[in-house]
Amino acid sequence: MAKTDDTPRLLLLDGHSLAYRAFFALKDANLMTTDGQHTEAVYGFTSMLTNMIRDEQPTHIVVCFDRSEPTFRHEAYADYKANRSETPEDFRGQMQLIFELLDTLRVPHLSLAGFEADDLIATLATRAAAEGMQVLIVTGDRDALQLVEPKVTVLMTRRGISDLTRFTPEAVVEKYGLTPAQYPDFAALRGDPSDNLPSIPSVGEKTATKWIAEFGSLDELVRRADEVKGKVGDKLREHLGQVIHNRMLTELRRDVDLDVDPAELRMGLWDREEVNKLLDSLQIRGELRERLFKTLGTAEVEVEAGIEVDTTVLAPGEVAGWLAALPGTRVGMAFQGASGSGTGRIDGLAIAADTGAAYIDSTQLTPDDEAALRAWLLDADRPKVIHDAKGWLLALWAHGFDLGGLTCDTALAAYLALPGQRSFPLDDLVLRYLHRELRPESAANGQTTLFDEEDAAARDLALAAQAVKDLADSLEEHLADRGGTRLLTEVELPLIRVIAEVERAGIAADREYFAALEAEFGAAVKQATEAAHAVVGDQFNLGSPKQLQEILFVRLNLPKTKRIKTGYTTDADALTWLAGQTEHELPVILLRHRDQTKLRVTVEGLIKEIGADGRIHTTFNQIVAATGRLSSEKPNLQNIPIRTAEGRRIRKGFVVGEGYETLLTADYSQIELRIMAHLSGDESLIAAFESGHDFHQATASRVFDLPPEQVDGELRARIKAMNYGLAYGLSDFGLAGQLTIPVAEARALKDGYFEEFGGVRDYLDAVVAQARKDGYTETILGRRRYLPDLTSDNRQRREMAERMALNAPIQGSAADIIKVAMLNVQRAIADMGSRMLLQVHDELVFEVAPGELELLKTVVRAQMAGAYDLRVPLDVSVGVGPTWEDAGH
DNA sequence: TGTTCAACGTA
DNA sequence: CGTACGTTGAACAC
Repeated sequence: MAKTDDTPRLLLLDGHSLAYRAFFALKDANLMTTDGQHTEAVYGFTSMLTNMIRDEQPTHIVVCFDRSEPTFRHEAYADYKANRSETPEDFRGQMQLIFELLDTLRVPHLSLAGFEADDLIATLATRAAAEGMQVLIVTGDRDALQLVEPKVTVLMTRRGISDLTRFTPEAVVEKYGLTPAQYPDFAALRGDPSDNLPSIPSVGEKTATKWIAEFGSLDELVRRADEVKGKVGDKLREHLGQVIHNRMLTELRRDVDLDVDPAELRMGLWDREEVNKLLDSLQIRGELRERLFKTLGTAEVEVEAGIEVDTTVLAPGEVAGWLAALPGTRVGMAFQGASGSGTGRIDGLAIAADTGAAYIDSTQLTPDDEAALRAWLLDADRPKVIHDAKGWLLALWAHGFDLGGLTCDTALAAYLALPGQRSFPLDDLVLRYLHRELRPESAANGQTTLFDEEDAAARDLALAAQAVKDLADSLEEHLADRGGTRLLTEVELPLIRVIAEVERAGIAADREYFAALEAEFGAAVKQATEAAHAVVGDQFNLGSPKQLQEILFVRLNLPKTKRIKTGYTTDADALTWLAGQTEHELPVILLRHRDQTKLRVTVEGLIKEIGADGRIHTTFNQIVAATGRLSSEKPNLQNIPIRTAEGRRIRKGFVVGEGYETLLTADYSQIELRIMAHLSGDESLIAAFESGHDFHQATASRVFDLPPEQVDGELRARIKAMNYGLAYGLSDFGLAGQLTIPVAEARALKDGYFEEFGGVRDYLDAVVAQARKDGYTETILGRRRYLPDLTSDNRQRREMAERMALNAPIQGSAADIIKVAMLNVQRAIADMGSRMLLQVHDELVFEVAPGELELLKTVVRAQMAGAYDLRVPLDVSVGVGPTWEDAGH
C-alpha cells in the first residue's frame, strides 16, 4: 500500500555488488538447478530485492550495473582493481539470469560503458534529490557514503545478505567520525586494497580519520602536510602524489551523461505467468517465491491515473442518433465476441470518441440502428483504430458488415515497436506507453447484481476503446521517431484485409482421401510397433524417448549418442547414425515408426480442422514472428511435408474447391540468397545470379575456378550448404557437421568462398557491428529487430544474438517483399474470381476461377517479381494442378 | 490439469 | 556449435 507520505521514493541498487555479495553469502548452500546452473547469486539477489521493495516501499526503482569495458578510472590508473581475483566459475552466467529476472519483473536496470554502477547511482541520486525525491541506495561499496545527505540514505551490506546498516548523515559521522563529504578524502588517504589503491605505510583507518577530522579535508591536509609530525608525517609527505591520485579515483561522478529521468524509473506491470515461468526455470520455489509475489502484489505501480471515459450504454433505437452526432475525429473501438478459423462473432462493441464513449449491444439493433452502424463502419472518412483488428474484421464480415477507415491497429503498431514480444495485451501497452492503468471496473467490486455486471462489462469495453484511441496516438509518434510509419500504414495495415480474406477463403480438403491416408499411415505405425516389440522381445512405448533410451543404451547396450538433458538423444540423426554403426535392425524400425507416426498425426490434425464448408481455415498470425514473417496456426499449414514422397502424399489432400478450375502455386526461387546479394552488393555474387546458370553451380564454378559444366554434384552440394549457411550465421563447426567433413576442411571451404565473394563477408561483418552499435538490425523496409544480447558477457547468448543479427535482415527482408507482393497481387486480382489461399513464406497458393488461368499466371508473376527492386532479378516459378502437390514444383 | 521437453515438419 | 516458426505425445509437477 502507498505510504501516507506521498514524496516519491527512489530505490537505487548496485547490482554487481549485491549479486556478488549474495553469491558468497550463499556459496556453501551450493544452490543449483538440476541441469547444473548455479543460482546462489540470483537467489540471494532476488531475496534482497524483494525485502527492499517490501520494507522500503519505493515508488521508483532502478538497478545499476558495472560494465566489462574499462572505465575512466582505468584510464587514469592502469592498475585500478587489477588485483581483483578472477570471477569464480560458479558465479559465471548468473548475472545474465539476474538481468532476465529484472526484465521479467519489469524492474528498470542500467549500465553504461566507461562508468561503474556507483557513478550511475551518484548521478541519479543527485538528480533525484534535486527533484525532491527521497533516495535510498543499496550497495556494498563504501564509496557510496559520500552521497549521503538529508534526502539520500545509504543501506550498506554488512555480513551476509540480510544484515544492512542504514547510513544517514548522522550515522556516517557516528560510525566514521567524518561527514559524508569527507569520506572520499578519508578513502584516498587510507587506500583501498579491493580497488588496488595503495595506502601509506603505517597509516590506517585510525590515522586517516584523525587527519581528516583535524584538517577538515584532504586539500587542507596536503597544503599543510609539513605540519604533521613524526615518522608518519614523513611517510605522508613521501606518498602525497599517490594520495592525490587516489583521491581522483574515490570521487564518484555525479554528472554522467545518462538519458534517464529519475521520474521515469517506475516498476512496470509484470506478468504473473512470465514470472512463474522464470522462477520455474531457476527452480526457485517455496518461501522466496511466495514472498516475492506477496511483495510485488502489494507494491503499487506508479501510474499517473487510470484510463477514464464517460460512457453511454445505448439502448435499442439510440445508435443511429448517437453515431450521427459523432465528431469526425478518429475513434477507438473495442469488441466483445470471438473469432478464429476464418470467421467470428460479435456480441457488442464500444466506440470511444473525443466527446465520450458508447457501448452498443449488437444483438439488439433496430433496423435503423443497423443501417446507421453499417454505413458508419464502412465509411472510410470516419477514421478508426482497433487493437488486433483482423479477427474482428472477420467477425464483422460474418455479420454482413464491413470496415473502412482503419488508420491504425495498436497491436500491429506495437509489434513493429517491440518485434521481439510475442503477445501484445492492451493493458500492458497502456501502462508502457501511456503510464496509465487499464483497470476493468467489473473486477473492482465483487458483489454486484446481474444488471450491474452487464453494465460494468459495457463500461470495460468502452475503457478499452478509449485506451486504444489514446494508445494509437502514442504508438504512432513512437514509430514516426523510428521511421516505422510507412511500414505500418503502407504494408502491415493494408495487409490485415488481405490476410483476413485468405483466412476466410480457406483451402478445400479431401476428407475421404485424408481418412484413407490416415489409415494407411496408421497401419504402417502398427507394423513398425510390432516389429520393434518382436526384435526387443518386450512391449514398450516407441513414442517415449525415455523408454527408448532404456532399450537402446541399457538393454541393448548400443553406442551412446549425443547427450541431452534427459540422457542420450534418440532423434532421427542419432538413430540413422546408430543404424550405420551397428548391425542392429531396431534403429531402422524406430525411424520408420517415427516417420509414419509424424505423418499420421499430421493428417489427423488436418482432418480435425476441416470445417463444415469442407475447407481448412488456418489463422495467420501477423504479430508473433520476430523477423516479420507470418506464422500459421490451427492448423499450421506452413509445415505440411514436402521433402519425402510419402510426405508429399499429404499435399494431395489439399484440392481445388468446387466452382474453381485448378490450384496455382507461385514461389520465389532463392529469395534469401538474392537478398544477400542485394544487401552485400557483392558484384561476383550478383553476376552469379545473372549468369543464367543454376545459382549454386555458378557460385561453385567461381569458388573452385572451374567452368560451370565441370562443377560436379559434390562441389555443388558443398557450395549450396555454404550459400544457405551464411544467411544463418553458420560456423565452421556447423558447416563441417552439415557436410560431414573435418572442421579444417570446412574452414578452408569458407575461406575459398570469401576469396571469391569478399563483399559477402564484409557485409556480414558490418551487419553485426552495426547491430551491436545501434542495438538492432533493419530490413529493406526498415523493420527492426532488437538484439540486446549482442553485448552480453555470456558467450553463448552473445553468439546466438550474432547469428540472429545475421539472419534477421535477410529473412525479414524476404518477409517484407512477399508482404508487398501479397498486397499488389490482391489489388491486381480484386476484380477477378480467383483468390489467394495460402502464404508459405516464399510461396503463394491460389485457387483459379474458370478461364482465368493464363491471366492469373501473368498477373501473379508480374506482381511478385515486381514487388521490390533488388540489384538482382526476383525469379518467380509457377506451377498448376488440381492438388497442392500437383501444383508444386 | 497444466507445463516442459524432445522431436520434427516447413521456409 | 544454422535462423524462423507450431504441434505433438510423454513425462513431470501440482
